Amino acid sequence: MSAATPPPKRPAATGKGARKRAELLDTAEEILLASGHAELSLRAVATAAGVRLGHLQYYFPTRADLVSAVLGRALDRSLERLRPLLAGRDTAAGPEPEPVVRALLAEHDDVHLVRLFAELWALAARDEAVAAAVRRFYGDYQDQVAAFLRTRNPGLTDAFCQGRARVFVMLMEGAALFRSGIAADRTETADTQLVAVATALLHGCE
Amino acid sequence: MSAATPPPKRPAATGKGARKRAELLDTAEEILLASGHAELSLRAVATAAGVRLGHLQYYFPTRADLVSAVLGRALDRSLERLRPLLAGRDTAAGPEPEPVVRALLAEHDDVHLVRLFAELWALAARDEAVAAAVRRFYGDYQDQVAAFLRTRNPGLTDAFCQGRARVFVMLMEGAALFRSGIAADRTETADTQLVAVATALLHGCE
DNA sequence: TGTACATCAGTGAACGCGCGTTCACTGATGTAC
DNA sequence: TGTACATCAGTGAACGCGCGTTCACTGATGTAC
Repeated sequence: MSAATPPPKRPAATGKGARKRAELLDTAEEILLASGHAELSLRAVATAAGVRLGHLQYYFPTRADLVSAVLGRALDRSLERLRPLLAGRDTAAGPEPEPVVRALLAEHDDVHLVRLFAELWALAARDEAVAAAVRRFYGDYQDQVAAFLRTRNPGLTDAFCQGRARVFVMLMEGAALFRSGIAADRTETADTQLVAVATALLHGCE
Repeated sequence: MSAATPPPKRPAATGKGARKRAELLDTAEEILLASGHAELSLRAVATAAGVRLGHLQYYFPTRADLVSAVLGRALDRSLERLRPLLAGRDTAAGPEPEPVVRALLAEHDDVHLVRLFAELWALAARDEAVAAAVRRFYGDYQDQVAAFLRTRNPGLTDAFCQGRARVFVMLMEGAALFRSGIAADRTETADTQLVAVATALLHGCE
């Protein structure tokens, strides 16, 4: 950590290097989703990406660098997808709760994404850096839901909106497990009730 | 798979062998909880349990045998703990919903147990045997909640009770993530609303 | 326009290590006669 | 009660393999003058 031995520069953030980096992350993400964290080896990623081991390590010097880059990018991307759904551009009072619920559930129709989150939860349970990123993600998600609630019900207190938003997010993340085949497969009857309950939560009436 | 080469007998189900087996499972479970599936090595378990590698393999010939035994036992044990909570022995109409909700949430106060479930979800996403065990567990859990609902509201249809029970279980499992520090830490305001929402679900009124 | 030099992009070989698995072995415990 | 034998419980050494990491190297690309 002395000034005499600065860490090596990361590859440039734009141009060819950035494209290759993103390409390698895509490959790593595929392998992580298909086989899990334990099977994600640098050699497997390099082979699948068609580069040599040494070259992969030019972009990601250690395995930890690669894994955290994959997870960080996935969380950022998820948040970017959630944001417009909850931002409220349909009407003056924001979009109707039920379409929002359906849109958020539709995000979880991608089984790969749910698997990645299951992987994230397991990792967060024992890696503080991953846990911090996960908590930041859900904190942001919850804030957006709380803002949605307050837009529709200006009379509600901040504390109420935050609490209600958290219960809503709990339900949506639990639903991911029970609609993706991990803990159960989707069923019509459960989905009907799920949408009803989640929509009621999003209406914000006490 | 020919009759001429039968698989070796499993160690006896009772007596000294069974006790040692349970002891080894305890050790393996501890390591799984503390370090995750990827770090669970036969050598680590043997060392922690104070036996030699070869002896651990006398009870669990392969790593897969050990892992599935640990997970299976944990699921069975959880189910045994849930059963009496929902069985309804307080009053003629069964226990009150709110104490049941609080008791079920209290099960999740054991961070280790939640970590084990996070591990289970991640494994289930890519191991069919684990997935089958997990789905069986949640199917049973859901059936018990549905039976609780029907006991209190004999007029409800089976389909409604199953759907409502599933939404309830979704919420409880989501809550596990958001009360254990994995996705978020418990907060007073969220807990208050969580209990209210879960209790309402358990009352079963449409 | 040419040249010298630094940085970027990518290669290839080697390292030591921990892993799951295999297997031949030994002593203790039960069981049949 | 004694003895022979099968099974149970536990040891110890070795195997081949894939892993993350290190490092010296090469050719391509940019940049300063």
